[in-house]
Amino acid sequence: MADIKSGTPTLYLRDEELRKGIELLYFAYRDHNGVPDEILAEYGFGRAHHRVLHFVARSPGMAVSELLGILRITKQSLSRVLKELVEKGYVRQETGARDRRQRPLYLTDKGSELERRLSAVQRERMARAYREAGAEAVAGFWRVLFGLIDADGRDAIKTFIEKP
Amino acid sequence: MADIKSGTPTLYLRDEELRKGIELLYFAYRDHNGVPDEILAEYGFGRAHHRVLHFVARSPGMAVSELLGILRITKQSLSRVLKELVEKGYVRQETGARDRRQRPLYLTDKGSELERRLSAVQRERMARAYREAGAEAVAGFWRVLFGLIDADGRDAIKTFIEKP
DNA sequence: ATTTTATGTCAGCCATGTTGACTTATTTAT
DNA sequence: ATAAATAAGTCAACATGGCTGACATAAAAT
Repeated sequence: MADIKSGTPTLYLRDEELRKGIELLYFAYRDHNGVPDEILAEYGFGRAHHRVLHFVARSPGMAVSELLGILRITKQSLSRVLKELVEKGYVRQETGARDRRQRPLYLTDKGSELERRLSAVQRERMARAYREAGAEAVAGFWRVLFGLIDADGRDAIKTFIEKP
Repeated sequence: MADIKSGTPTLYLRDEELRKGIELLYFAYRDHNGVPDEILAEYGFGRAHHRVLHFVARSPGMAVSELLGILRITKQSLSRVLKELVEKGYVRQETGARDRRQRPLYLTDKGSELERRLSAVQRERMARAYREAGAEAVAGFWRVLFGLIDADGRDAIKTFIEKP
């Protein structure tokens, strides 16, 4: 490698560092979702159901259109999982107070219970990772993740995630 | 919230911090793969093809079983995408020198070109995030991601990612 | 000579994304 | 008051990429 002679191995190191981030992100994301996926399967649900449970738990009463905006999927995709969650009694839809076209979403008790169960395993894993890495590392973790998000994605989430 | 009076808002803060990590991970992972997904679609490929291209580029000559071990999918799932990549001339399979049952995998020139195109957009995004966050943040990013990986997953990847 | 291993293949199922077309109820604008 | 825009839902069809189960072939290991 030319770096050995040039004495400026910046490019090589840089590429290694970038590759490392890319691969760690892949493996971490996969394992982060592994146990939840197994739990969801018990209920006949998938990751898409988990996302709905998560964001509805987080912002009770959110409109369907808001959820669509956050998840960035089509309403047909959302409709399928939302329908299942409502029919099976995990999510409840009301009629909007101000705007009666809207259908504010809420978790039922059953929904809250499942959401907590799912989020518990993810929070435990995240907590373990935080603990092992230390507070300073956690701040860096947030900063880099934030930097990976699209500019318009940052806008969309800034209502509930302040810039790290 | 009891925290206001107790003066030890650790639990509340902790939950917020965990949630923040979980959500940032979701958004970052999604956007990290957004542009590559569009490029792959031009070729009639998907994310699974990208993963194969990535790891074969990274470890040329790897056996199919090694790839299966890294990706943790079934051979039937891998077979489908691998077959397409071979048929369309992006991946080449040889016969193992020591063990002739093995089919060492290599990218063709065409495969390398596509892999570079895909990895370029991810590296650029990652580089931007690194730059915005700073070197210290990057180290923390790695440490937390590593901590999110399963114990046996850490074993499996330690051949090519040293513990951050 | 038998068993194990590496790889490949067929067939079918499931989850979850997509596009396109269309309906209904309600609100907003003219 | 009427027309247009918006929020939500629905039907149909298609693609990707996981999965299981069963089976085949060639080569290596015992």
